[in-house]
Amino acid sequence: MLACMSTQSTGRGEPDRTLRLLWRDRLGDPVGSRGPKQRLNVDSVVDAAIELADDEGVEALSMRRIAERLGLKTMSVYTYVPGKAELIDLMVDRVAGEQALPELEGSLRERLAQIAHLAWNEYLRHPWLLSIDTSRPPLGPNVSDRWEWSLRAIDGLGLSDLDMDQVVTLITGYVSGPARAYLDAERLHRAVAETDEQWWERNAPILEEIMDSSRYPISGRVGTAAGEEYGSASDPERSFRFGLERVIDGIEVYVRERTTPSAAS
Amino acid sequence: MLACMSTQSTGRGEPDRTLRLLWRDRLGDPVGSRGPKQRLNVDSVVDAAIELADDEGVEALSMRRIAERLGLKTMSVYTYVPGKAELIDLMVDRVAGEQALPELEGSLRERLAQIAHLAWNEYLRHPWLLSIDTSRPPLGPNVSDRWEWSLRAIDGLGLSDLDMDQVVTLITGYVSGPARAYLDAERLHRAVAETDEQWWERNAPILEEIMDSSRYPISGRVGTAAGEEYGSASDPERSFRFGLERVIDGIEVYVRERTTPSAAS
DNA sequence: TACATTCTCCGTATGGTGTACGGTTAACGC
DNA sequence: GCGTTAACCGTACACCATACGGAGAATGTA
Repeated sequence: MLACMSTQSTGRGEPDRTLRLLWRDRLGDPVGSRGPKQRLNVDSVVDAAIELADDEGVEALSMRRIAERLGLKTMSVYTYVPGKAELIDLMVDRVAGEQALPELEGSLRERLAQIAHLAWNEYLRHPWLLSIDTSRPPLGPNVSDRWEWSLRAIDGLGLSDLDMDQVVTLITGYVSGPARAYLDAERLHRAVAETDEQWWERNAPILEEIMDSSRYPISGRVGTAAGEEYGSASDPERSFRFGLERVIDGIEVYVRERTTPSAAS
Repeated sequence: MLACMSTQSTGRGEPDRTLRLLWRDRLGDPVGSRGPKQRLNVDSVVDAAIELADDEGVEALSMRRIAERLGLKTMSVYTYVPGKAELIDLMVDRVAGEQALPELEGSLRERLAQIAHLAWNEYLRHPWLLSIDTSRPPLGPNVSDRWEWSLRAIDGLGLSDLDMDQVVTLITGYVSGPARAYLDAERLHRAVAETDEQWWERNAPILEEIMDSSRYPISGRVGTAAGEEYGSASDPERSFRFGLERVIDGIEVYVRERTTPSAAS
């Protein structure tokens, strides 16, 4: 039976192989040194997968293609990794460790901004992160380290444990929105050429019929502005920073409320 | 050649068939009444697909299974819809129209909360929305109506067009985070039974070795709190509301700064 | 009424996917 | 040297989206 496994729990035999793999540096591989040695190692497999996803997009990420890159045949990949879902977990944890976690210093605002910028950079480097199912992030060392580091940034402010969790989720979750926008704009820019012109030529009549400005007065106005801004190679990173300021403002308001119990709205 | 199309542009022949389909109610189908009538219609196909995704998850969503539900053979589905990517666009726009857009009234805070709650409800009803690639949302009537409605909620506040776009993106983007958390907790709850106990039994030794509280002091504390809160059937909707208040606070701060040009931090 | 046209439905086929299973062979422990 | 073990991989299976072309129904036209 070929079960349709969604993201987890492939490690049927041994107690969770995925966890063991994620923490393979800390826990040594329980390598029974009996048979022939592996030519490669888990890291090279993960690296190849990341490179492939970076180069050709997440839709090109297949076990066959990964094997190709490694000079292996498809099924050999499975001697390194239990399956594709687990491999993706490893990829996510791996890229989470690419950037060193800087010392947390400065104001709360600056520390929160550091958290956001780390995530921002990660999305720009590895756009496929936006296209994979990130429910249930893998509990690997890098993801865990970063979570701890993020929590440390807001520790000791008088927030409850649950609030702290919420705040970090909020700030990291925020980033994906503008990151998507940024990458979309970039992709658009690359794909433009004349294909774009043709697209508009074909669709202009339909769009005009549909988007009569009586139905969408504000969208029309805003869309035009956004199009000009993003289209003409402006700085979409500015948008990221804008939203970030809003989010941080909101958090600061909350922290202040908690700290100075004067006016409870 | 089987091109690997990502989400768009399948409408090769006619000027964008996807748009025509999305707006099929407004623009009448250009139905050449020559051959036999279609037994079904586009809406029933979209409905079947949504039901399937609701019932069995996004991984079960295949053209074959959809055809099955409709009493058709696989390839007949393609007479209604150009391909799977386009069908998903139609699904997204369809569920965007399920909830009537309420009158926008009350304070800015209340209006922003309305926007967020609309998205929140949608995610809870259709969890698969969190698992599909939502870069480039389809420009269908319901998505467009809702965008316009959202912009209207913050129009006339003195924000620039770009800022308005940002604010709506921010508030709707925020929701996906807690929605994911909510649905994860729910799924966990359902899958618990005794499988959970076994999972812990198997993994406890590994987890203990890894998660020694010296390395993750804060995560340990916070994780426990979150686990107790979510695990013991508390109200995760509260978390959603918490973050929402923060985001709205941040937006209010910004609006106030713009409106009363006194202290520019 | 007859014919040509057109469009639905679908059988078949192609090239992709993840991965189960079993075989071959290389490397080690005894 | 021999038995055990594990890496590598050939083959096969179930499933996927979808291109292509044929059968037959419904219509417009002659």
